[in-house]
Amino acid sequence: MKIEDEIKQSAFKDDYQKAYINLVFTAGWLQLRQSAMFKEYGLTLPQFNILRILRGQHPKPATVNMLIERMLDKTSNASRIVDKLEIKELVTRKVCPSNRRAVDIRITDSGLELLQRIDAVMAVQGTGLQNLTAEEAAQLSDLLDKIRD
Amino acid sequence: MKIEDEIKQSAFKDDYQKAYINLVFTAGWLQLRQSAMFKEYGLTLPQFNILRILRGQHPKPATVNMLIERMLDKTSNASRIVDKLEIKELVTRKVCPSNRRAVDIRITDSGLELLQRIDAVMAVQGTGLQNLTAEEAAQLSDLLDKIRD
DNA sequence: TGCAAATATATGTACCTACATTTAATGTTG
DNA sequence: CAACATTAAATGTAGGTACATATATTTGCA
Repeated sequence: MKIEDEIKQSAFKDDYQKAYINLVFTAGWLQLRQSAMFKEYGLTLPQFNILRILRGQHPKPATVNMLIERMLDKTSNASRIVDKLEIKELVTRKVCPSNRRAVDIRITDSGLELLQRIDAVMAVQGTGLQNLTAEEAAQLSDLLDKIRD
Repeated sequence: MKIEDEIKQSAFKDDYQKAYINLVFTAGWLQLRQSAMFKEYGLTLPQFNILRILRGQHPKPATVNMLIERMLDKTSNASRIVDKLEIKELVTRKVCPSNRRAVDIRITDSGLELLQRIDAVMAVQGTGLQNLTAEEAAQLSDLLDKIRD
């Protein structure tokens, strides 16, 4: 569906405004579809993303700082998202022995199992960009990089 | 800055994953820049967007339903965002005479003035897509439409 | 060594999203 | 026309974002 119809607006000022609105709208659209996938496993999107970073480190620990660095949303509150994961026993938190200001965060076996189950669904559904060819995806990525130059 | 460096991740599985992450990241990046513009005027991004829809209708009223239809984020809570705008006296809310379930929402003179002041800043800063040519913006929009087909 | 600056995380607050539920008014239909 | 369904908005709740501030630890250096 064209973006004009999605937001019931017939005309845009120019191609820039149209692209901007389309970009924000499509990102939200993709994230909502992703979220729906995790919901049945009791995870939110940021929780899932943090779990994946932790799996990437496993069995080494991560710190809150490292999570923030790698998150898409730098200003989000990693500390409180880790809280939720800890309550669900998907991660552990322990004061770092070599630097008692920092906290070692590790994914638990239960967390690894959960990710594995979600992987299966992800493999089927993909990122949501299946309608593009690989070349188009690369082209899209280049355009986005250029925006932020 | 390339997306790899932005999130300190050196490799992506494929172009699809890279484009997905880039898309979500760039949309967030743009929205953060936009938000910074409104903040000094005491508005959030959703508040600003609703004000603009109301200006488009002015002097006719809008209803909550109409706002939701036109918002980028359909599941957001227009009713409570209007609350905030009403407190700041940027909009008025009045039971619709012809359908007492609905509410007529109108932008006030004060709201129109505020938007006008922000327009000036917007005109200078643009949408944040200035690094693209008009052709690239159009091309971006087409790729995004294709994702959601 | 002692004390200020820097660092790592946690917490407080305002606002937001997502989604379920409630309340009130209006339509519909037997 | 009375009961029930539908519609429009508001409200409740859990979780997130953005940003300021607090607390504890470590570092640097006079």
